[in-house]
Amino acid sequence: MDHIDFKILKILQTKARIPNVEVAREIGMAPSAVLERIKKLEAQGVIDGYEVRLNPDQFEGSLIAFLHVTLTRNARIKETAMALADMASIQEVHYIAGEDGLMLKVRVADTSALETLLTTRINPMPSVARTKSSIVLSTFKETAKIPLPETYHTTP
Amino acid sequence: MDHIDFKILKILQTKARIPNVEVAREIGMAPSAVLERIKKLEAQGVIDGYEVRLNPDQFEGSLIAFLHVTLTRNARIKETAMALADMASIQEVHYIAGEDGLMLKVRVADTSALETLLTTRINPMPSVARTKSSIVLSTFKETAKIPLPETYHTTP
DNA sequence: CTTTATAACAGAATATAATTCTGTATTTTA
DNA sequence: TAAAATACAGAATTATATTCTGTTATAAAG
Repeated sequence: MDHIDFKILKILQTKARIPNVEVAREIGMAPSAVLERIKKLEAQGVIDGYEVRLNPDQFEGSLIAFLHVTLTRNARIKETAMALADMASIQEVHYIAGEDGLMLKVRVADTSALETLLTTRINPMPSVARTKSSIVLSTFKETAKIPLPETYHTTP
Repeated sequence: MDHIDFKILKILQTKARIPNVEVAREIGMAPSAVLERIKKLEAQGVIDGYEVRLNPDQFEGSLIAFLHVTLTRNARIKETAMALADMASIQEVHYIAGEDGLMLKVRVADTSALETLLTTRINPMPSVARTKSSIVLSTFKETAKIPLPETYHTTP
């Protein structure tokens, strides 16, 4: 990773589907060289993949909720987290410091679907003590973009 | 949106950079026809865009935290939310039901960076009464994929 | 310091894919 | 039922991705 890779990543983060040739033009290098670098970044795992961003409004999945899951004292954290991660409507599963709890981000059709998810799948889990739901009324920003600094500098 | 579009979206959601020709092969249609549909989905806003997924571990942004921001009684919600949305390290801004509060997802280098963000930028905002931070220790799942049903059926 | 190995790059050649275009069939609308 | 709009295939064209080769720069070894 040097400052050229960094430039490439910044460009890709803006418009992921831009052709290589175009990236090459933007940074003033040959397409073959840029390709080599991108392949390398993929191989190194710096680039994890590419995603389509779909518009949630167009699908039955417009209700977002954050669930704070309190675990029982003897909970099997990892197993529980992985079981939750398997559920399609759960987009994120994080283990939170200081509260023996998990934070979930879920995306479902409506409150009724949320109820079903909670009562039939989450609450019955043995490691789950209780859940607290925060339902999202409106979303002002939602991106997965990793905030990249202006310029590149190595991290020792 | 019909069941063919739906198939296309499902394919793209798995591997966003798959060539059109390949999508066409998978669903047994001519590349030109598939392209036509994809362009239409983009124009309709069903497809919002494409993103690179970078590996957070490789950057200074590996600390995730969820911040619950309680707003003052006379808070200017929209303005505050938009001001927060402008900050690069804040990835998500949601307005939450029932608590006069915002839920933020932030991604910063470390706890010190989080402290700076809180004390210099968020807490000083006039509409912010207080914040409660949940620091993420480990992440088991993190995707922006919208959960699509197995098969397509119109939503009346 | 010099030699040797390694990595990065450009530029051409080739393979593959995107895009455009045209004609036809099918569906919608009036 | 006629007219218009849409969806599609298949060919033609344009553009891009990928591979290959030779060169230069960079790093490692002696």
